[in-house]
Amino acid sequence: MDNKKASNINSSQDVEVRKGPWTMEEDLILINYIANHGEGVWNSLAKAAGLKRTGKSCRLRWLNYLRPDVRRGNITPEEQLIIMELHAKWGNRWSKIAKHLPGRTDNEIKNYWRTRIQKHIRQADQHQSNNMIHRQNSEMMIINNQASTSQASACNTVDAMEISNTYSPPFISHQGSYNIDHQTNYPLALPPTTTSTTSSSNIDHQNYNWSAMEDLWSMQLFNSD
DNA sequence: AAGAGCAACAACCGCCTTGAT
DNA sequence: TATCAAGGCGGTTGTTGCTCT
Repeated sequence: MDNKKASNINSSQDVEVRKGPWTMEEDLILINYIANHGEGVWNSLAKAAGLKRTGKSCRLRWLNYLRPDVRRGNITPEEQLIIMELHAKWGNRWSKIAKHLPGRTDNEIKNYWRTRIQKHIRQADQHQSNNMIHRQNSEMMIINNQASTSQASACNTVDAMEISNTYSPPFISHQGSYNIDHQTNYPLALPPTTTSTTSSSNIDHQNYNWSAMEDLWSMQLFNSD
């Protein structure tokens, strides 16, 4: 295994290797070379094209950015549904998921998941734990009030821990509907919201099919560890 | 107007797998 | 069968641009 590592490193250290963002010139060289010679062995391609990049770097740049069929722009709600469904099914198998989204790359999907969706899962967890604390405090107050006012017998005392165990999953209320963020009027902990004015969010909340999301999000949140 | 904070995304790194010899 | 080179994959980091104060 160490040999393999060494071989990879050596193959990229034979020549001076450039790192960091690709320049337009480098992009053009790579595009022109592949247009004329096709994709091939990436290390030799990098050398033959005169690029001071590793083969891996060239491959990544081509696959994730320069390839003509790479689809740019925001992830659509439909694509989002597919991502969540497949992630619930396969986990972090980004390349496998990407195969079901033509024009999208594994890197793009991975980034999308980590920056948008995972954030909402964390918020959901936070929301859940905050509510648990709030509920436990409330219940303890009730218990204390009951104890002090009516000297209730031990058998009538509600166990706060037992209450906490019956708590609903994130964003689902006890009636089975969504908990609503009263600032935005949209379900809590669901896909990217436009609470910030960030222009990159493409979700149309008015037309979004929230009911279709319920099953997928339930799957996601309960299937993931 | 400036800078701090944050989100999004491009690119790199290390490990694993695969195919050739 | 063992070894090596290259590709593939997932995790992580660095950069950039936008928003807010």
